[in-house]
Amino acid sequence: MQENLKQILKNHSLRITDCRLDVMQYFLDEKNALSQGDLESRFDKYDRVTLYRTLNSFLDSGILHRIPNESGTATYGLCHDTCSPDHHTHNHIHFKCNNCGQIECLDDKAVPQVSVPTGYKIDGVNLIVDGTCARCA
Amino acid sequence: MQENLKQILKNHSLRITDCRLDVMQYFLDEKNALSQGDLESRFDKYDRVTLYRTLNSFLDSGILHRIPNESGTATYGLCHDTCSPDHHTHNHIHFKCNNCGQIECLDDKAVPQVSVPTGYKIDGVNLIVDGTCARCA
DNA sequence: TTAATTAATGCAATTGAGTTGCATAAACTA
DNA sequence: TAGTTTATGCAACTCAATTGCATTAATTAA
Repeated sequence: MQENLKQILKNHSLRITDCRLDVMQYFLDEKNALSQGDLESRFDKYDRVTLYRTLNSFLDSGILHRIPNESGTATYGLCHDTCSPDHHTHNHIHFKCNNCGQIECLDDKAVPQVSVPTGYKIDGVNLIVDGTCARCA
Repeated sequence: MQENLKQILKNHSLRITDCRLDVMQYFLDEKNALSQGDLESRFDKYDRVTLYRTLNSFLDSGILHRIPNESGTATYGLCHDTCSPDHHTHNHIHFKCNNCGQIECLDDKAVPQVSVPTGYKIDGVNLIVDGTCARCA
């Protein structure tokens, strides 16, 4: 399992460090999207700047994607294997529960086709649904 | 026209002040969503805290809605007349241009129907499309 | 129209996420 | 194993967001 994680880092040309392995494992264990603050709470042993840069390196290499958020605090979710640095293909719905505050990726719920006015070019689509999740219902 | 603005404030139980009238007029004049920073640049005469609280009072009363944003800086757009404090019905697409950075509400582009897993309850839907707008193409 | 009441404004100050520079430590390469 | 490159931790800074409080302005009631 640990070997698996190391392979992911290698595939993205990232050095294998304790922090990166721990953070990646945390994302794999959690179903939900995580914020910088979540990482800081979880890992006392790493400096907040290190966690910040770990998130950034994962973003740049296409391991994570950033999820737009009204609150202003950025949250991050795991990308599918098919993501590359330039082109993220996380074509799934993000659900934010207004009760527990958790944001999760509904990987099996695809974003429907959208249309924009003439002359507009679409690079990406982000669909954020808010409401009550099954655990809080 | 000014009377029109005053009536909107009255309808939302907000006192009529210069700042609120100016800010609302600014939103009506602009096609695009605006941020706190935009207001600060536009209105030297008002303190940034006043502008901040003006945005908040408009949010609370359902005059504006907040648009989720990867960048972390909140942007705001005008709600339709049908919006109430608890239930925002701004069922339109938000388009963010990756070139000029502007965010606009595509009022005539409805958000397609979405489905969520069993047990999940939908309160609202936010669809943010990014790409290149017609002016930058 | 004026006095009393209630809310908005401006200023000072604080918080917290996000960010950068630099010296040190760790990971990789040959 | 030695040399090279990158990651980490610490200090420090920026900026948006936020709160408290005294003052000013808007509304309400007499």
